[in-house]
Amino acid sequence: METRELRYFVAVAEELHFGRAADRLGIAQPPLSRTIAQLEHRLGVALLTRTSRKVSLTEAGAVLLTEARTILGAVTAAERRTRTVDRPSLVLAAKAGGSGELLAKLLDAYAAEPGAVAVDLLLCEAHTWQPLLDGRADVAILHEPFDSTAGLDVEPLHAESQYAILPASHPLAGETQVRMADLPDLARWPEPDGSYLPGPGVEVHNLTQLFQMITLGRAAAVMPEVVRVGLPEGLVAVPVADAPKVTTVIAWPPHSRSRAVADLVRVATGFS
Amino acid sequence: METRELRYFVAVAEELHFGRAADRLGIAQPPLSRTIAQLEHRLGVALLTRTSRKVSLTEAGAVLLTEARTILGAVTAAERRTRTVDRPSLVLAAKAGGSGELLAKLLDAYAAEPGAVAVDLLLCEAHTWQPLLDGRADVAILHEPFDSTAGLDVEPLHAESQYAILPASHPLAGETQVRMADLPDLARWPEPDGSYLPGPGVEVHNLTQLFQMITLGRAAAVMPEVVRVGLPEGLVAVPVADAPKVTTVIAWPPHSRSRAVADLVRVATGFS
DNA sequence: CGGTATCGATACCCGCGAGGTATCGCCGCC
DNA sequence: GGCGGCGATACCTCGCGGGTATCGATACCG
Repeated sequence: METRELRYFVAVAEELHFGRAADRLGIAQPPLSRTIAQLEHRLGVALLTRTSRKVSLTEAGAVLLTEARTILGAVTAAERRTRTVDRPSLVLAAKAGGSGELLAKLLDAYAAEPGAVAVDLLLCEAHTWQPLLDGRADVAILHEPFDSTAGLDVEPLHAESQYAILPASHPLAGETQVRMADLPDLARWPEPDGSYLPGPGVEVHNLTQLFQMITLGRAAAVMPEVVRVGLPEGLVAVPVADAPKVTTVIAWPPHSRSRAVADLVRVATGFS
Repeated sequence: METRELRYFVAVAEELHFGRAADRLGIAQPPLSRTIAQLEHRLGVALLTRTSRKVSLTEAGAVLLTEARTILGAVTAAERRTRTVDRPSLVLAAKAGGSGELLAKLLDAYAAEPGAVAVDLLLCEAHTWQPLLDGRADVAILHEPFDSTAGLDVEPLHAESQYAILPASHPLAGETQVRMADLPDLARWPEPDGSYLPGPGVEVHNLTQLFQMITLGRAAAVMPEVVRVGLPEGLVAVPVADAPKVTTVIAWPPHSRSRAVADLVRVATGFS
């Protein structure tokens, strides 16, 4: 199996559409069809069931999809690590705007370590765990249960309660605490592929948008304590009694054997 | 990076000789030289330093070598798992002739589990951890400190003392215990590449050979308790006071997310 | 029920690049 | 200084990856 074949397969498996996948890969559709067919032939199993109207994954296809994603992630990570061996550095992924203080403390403390390497920050709008899987980052600061930590090694750093973000004019804004069931429809965030799951609640894709929607009374949100500091005028945060606690964790790929990652994790867990 | 390039690079990095590597890959030497040069050019770093008399790894090359090995292992594992998704099975690597009883108990106990899958045994003469790295096996029974468990997830199962294997006629054969320093030169086993580290002591490559050498008074060995049961006539086992304990462990690749592996590990640790 | 649009498969062609052979240039060695 | 071993270079060939055109199947529509 060549990585080219895996890239092609992942594209088709994610798009479930040969035309769009070919488009995304920047090639024409026929060679893509042929490559997938060859791959299936060599593996001796069907990866996709196609009618002329619908493409779907077989069980084998689902297995190969997850395997292929980790392989391709390992490949890009290997390229980066090989390229930057002279000037070793660490890429840390974190949510833009979140946990600023924790991050500053962590970076300072790590920089003071003997043998510390340069830390590059990769700030993500969302889905902070993805760079870990596709090899663009070595470590990430994630927030359970929002971020998926499947297949990652994790150390908890900090746990905090969640708050409902409401317009100051909202009937519940004066309460000392509220329950999930009392809240209006929560805003929805995009999935990794950019689409939105169906459901009630407005669709937003960043904090500014979200706050505006809440101010306008069009949405509500439940978020960890940290966002309170940056809350714009006219919004209030009310503790939510029955929301799960949010745990800030430091996560890294399980096969990571880098000294720098180990140091950073040690420092992070040290002052939590 | 294509897996073909990685396979080629690993071959050269292991042989440190373009001719032999090309031979091993079943291609001619010039295309191999060219492919490596292209790879270096695309990565923007030198992977190998070559004089016309000697090839050696650069630092970047050493990094890529370990990365490439895990990637190629993941690829073969992915192929196997995809191919066998209909008839899920687990490949367990173990040392041939070692821990027979433990193995039998483990397999029986696991087979009784609900949702147990077929377990294929991969019996190795030595270097039982290699199939884990190259994707041929999902789990392995290893023996620390003999087997390398770097980069693997591990659960200890059982610890046992070591015994010196001596001919019955040896002066120390009657002692109740001996020390390492008292023993004659120990036999040497081959490295993964088939070569032998330099040093005193005869070279052997299996148990039969070893026992014969000991019987002939040409070698001694220090081995865990289990081998006592299969000891041929004329050899005795004497406890060694200062030999490190041997720990039998169950090991698996850290990125393994298979239900079957988790079940087997749980069963194994359960009755240890 | 025919017309049409959509989408994957097939047929066929082209050009690049992987792989082969021959040879060169360099270097350690007798 | 001649020789042998080894990686690099030059050059050719052919297979395969990628392109265009088209087919065949199917859902949708009037």
